[in-house]
Amino acid sequence: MQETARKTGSAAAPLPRLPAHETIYRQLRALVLFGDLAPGQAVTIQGLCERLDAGMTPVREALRRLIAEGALELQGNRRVSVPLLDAGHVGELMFARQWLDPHLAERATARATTADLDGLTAIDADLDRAIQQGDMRGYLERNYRFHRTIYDLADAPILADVADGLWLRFGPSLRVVCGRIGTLGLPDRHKDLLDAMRAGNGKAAAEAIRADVVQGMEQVRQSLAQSARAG
Amino acid sequence: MQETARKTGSAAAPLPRLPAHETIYRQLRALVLFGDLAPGQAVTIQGLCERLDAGMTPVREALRRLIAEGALELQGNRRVSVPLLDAGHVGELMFARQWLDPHLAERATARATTADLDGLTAIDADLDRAIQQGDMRGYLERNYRFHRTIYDLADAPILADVADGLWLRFGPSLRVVCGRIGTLGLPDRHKDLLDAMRAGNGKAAAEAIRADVVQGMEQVRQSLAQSARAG
DNA sequence: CAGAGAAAAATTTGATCATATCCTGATGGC
DNA sequence: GCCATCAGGATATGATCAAATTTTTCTCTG
Repeated sequence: MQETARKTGSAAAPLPRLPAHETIYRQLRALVLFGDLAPGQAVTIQGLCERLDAGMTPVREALRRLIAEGALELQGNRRVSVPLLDAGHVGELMFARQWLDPHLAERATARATTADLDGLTAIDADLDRAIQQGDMRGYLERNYRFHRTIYDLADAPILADVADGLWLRFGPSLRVVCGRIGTLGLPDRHKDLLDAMRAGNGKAAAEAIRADVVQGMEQVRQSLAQSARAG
Repeated sequence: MQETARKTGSAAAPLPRLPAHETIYRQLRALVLFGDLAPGQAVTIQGLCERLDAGMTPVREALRRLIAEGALELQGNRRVSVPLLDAGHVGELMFARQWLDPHLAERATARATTADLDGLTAIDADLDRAIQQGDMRGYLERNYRFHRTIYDLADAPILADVADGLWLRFGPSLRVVCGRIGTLGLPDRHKDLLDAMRAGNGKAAAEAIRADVVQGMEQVRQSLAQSARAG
């Protein structure tokens, strides 16, 4: 979370030496967040050891962490899998995000500097580029990063933690949605948000992000209903 | 989470054999939740191994889990400690609970059976008894159990998980509050809630629990301000 | 005799431990 | 005041043990 300044003369020495379980955690987290693991898929420790070329202990610890965050599920028999969402779960997630994201956006609006806004604008531009190019992975990464940056700007660590944790729960399903509908036809509601933030209008920012959240979650819900009908 | 039915003739064989990391986790969780670990206190792996008479590996895994849930904090230098809350954190927690708890109470009201209500009433009676007897630990346990039971009744696993996780964050501080003001002088707002639930009035239940949450969190906030002035 | 079903062996996977290695912060000499 | 050394503690490995699943085999019936 925090970078401790190092006395090494070089401008940026951001990785003094990261523990293995931490790097494994980040890799695994990305795997979940960007849909490299499908909903319902089984996950074995030893499989991950091979896939990530790591020892058992760090992998086990990273898994515990993800399980605690709800990103993975421990199904009675000690086996681990990617959770399958049902309509109720999506409803809960939509409800939670409809409340958290606008609040955080409002706080972020009050605190963001011009540099912060430039950063967000740049991420959004990258996001648009990814959409144009049909780069789904790029889209998912930028979209997450965009929202995550807002969480960080809100200066509310606990709420940001909670909001961030929700992404891990619908990440796998979000990927399925995108696989279905492609990257095109995703209306970009981020522009409204950026306008509101630049204007310092917290309420408008909150409303803009609420619309974005509802639209995204609604798509997940529909995709889910479609899967249920098919399977 | 789920009980697998065993074929052993006996009525209840609920613990076929729980993994060590799981039992350790529960013990540690209780330690945090009920204030056996003070805010700011350092926690060492080897110390816990001795205290709980366990091996390092299960303790490490339990710690990772608690850290992921925000119950403990990993301070850059690989050391682990109980987080110290500031006013901003308490504000976040109050904000989150003011939104989550009422919603869950409303859902619980719609779903609770007569037996469920009897169970809640019994817990509340135990709680009153603990207050009368000045049994702080008993009070904290029953209070948690009361709210937790409502979360479970709401049939909203994700939101319940989030709400439950918040308790781990203010557990240590709550204990400090009680140590300061004693168990007496704690107005019991649970009666209003139970009345509303029995009447099937979800909105009233939500309002009753909101009052309870605000009162509790406000006490934590004041206690914290007092500590800051003193220390 | 063929096939369904159950017992049992085998394999896969998870859990734990003891131990070795590496960091971090502190102590003491220069 | 600075660098070397040291102790306490965290991290990671590999081996070992236990549980669960899968596969195999055997038996009993139609």
